[in-house]
Amino acid sequence: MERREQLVSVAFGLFYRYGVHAIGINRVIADSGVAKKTLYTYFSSKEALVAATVDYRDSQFFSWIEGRTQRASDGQGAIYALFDALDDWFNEREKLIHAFHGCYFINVSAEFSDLSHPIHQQCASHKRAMLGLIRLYVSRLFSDDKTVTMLSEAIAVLKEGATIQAHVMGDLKAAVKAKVIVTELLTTRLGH
Amino acid sequence: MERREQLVSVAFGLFYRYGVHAIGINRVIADSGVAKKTLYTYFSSKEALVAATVDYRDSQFFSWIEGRTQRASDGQGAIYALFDALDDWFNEREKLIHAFHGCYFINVSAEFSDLSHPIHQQCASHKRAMLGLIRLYVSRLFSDDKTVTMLSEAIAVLKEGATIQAHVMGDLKAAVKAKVIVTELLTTRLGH
DNA sequence: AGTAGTGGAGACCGATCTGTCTACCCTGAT
DNA sequence: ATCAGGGTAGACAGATCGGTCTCCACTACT
Repeated sequence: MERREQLVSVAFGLFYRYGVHAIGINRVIADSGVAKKTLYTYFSSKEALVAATVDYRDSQFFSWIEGRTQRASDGQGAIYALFDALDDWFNEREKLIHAFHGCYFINVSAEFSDLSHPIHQQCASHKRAMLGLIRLYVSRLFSDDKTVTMLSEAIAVLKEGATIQAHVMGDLKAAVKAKVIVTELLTTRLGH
Repeated sequence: MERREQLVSVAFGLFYRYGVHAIGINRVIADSGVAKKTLYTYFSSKEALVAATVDYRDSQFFSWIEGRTQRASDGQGAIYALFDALDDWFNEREKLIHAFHGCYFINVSAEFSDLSHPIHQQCASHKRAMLGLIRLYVSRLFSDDKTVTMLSEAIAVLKEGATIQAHVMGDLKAAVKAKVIVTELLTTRLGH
């Protein structure tokens, strides 16, 4: 594997599991079998490495969700597929994604709390991208723009809430419960 | 002020804003004007201090929410008051509670990711207590046990999701949006 | 007035932090 | 065979970490 990719992958695994500030650069290089000098040729600082792990997780997570949802035949199926994917993630039935330790972007945002911080902004961007994907599917079901916006945001909120419940309380059924609410929101509008 | 209380209050403020692992014990004592030895007479370790800040925030936050909700005349009003309180919190219109940097229990859970860790368990307990409070209000509206459980969990998920959206994306209207969904969930069942 | 106890200031310990730099090794091209 | 480039190992620097300990000033009680 490329050394840079190796570093980012290992660093992500450690930061995700233990937190960014709890993991030192020495641990990252020890676990990835790379010299410290090599790390600093690829990344100018630890923060640059953190930024790379956020990018890494962003594309990894987004393409995983995209893959799980886009084979659905219609918008409704795609939304349901999203929560099925979450359910597999929480219950660790998915090999394509790391073992569940909450949402990396939420975790990182907690450690870089200031919204204006570049790394926090990266996390916000990921969430905006996810909201965009959700909106794409919802717009296949409804034409009214306000309805699409409202439902997309509702689904996004339920996704975040379910992830938190799964992580903080260990509620492994959080995705299923959220899906029930989503179903209700969609069907009351589809059946009018 | 009591020295112990002073330490916990200052430590909470720092941990909440910057993260637990990003703040050293030296910063805590410098900001609270207390000698290091004094800190270690009250707390056996940094982790014990962290545990105390979680307890501190737990009672502070819970009693704040309780105060904001229990003056409502009925269960529905109490649920709405909850989201009004969240809205004030996100938009920093509430002096009783610290400036908004996300949910402390979510943030701390991210840094102590292992569910079995005592500090993570404290956070889970807080969330269970909040769920219990919500359930109390919902049970005043509905008698069917399954309905009460389902709605309580739905409201809790929406509360967590809104908090995340407010913190990660900076969506200051997250509480209002969540309240709209809660209203829909309640009224469709009340009006049948 | 003398004494006991509390807490502040901060030295100190060993470990670890981010980041730099030297010294060596190995490989591939000339 | 020689040399250059890129990588490794790891020493090193200066700061900070969590935690212990000493010294001293102040207060309160007898």
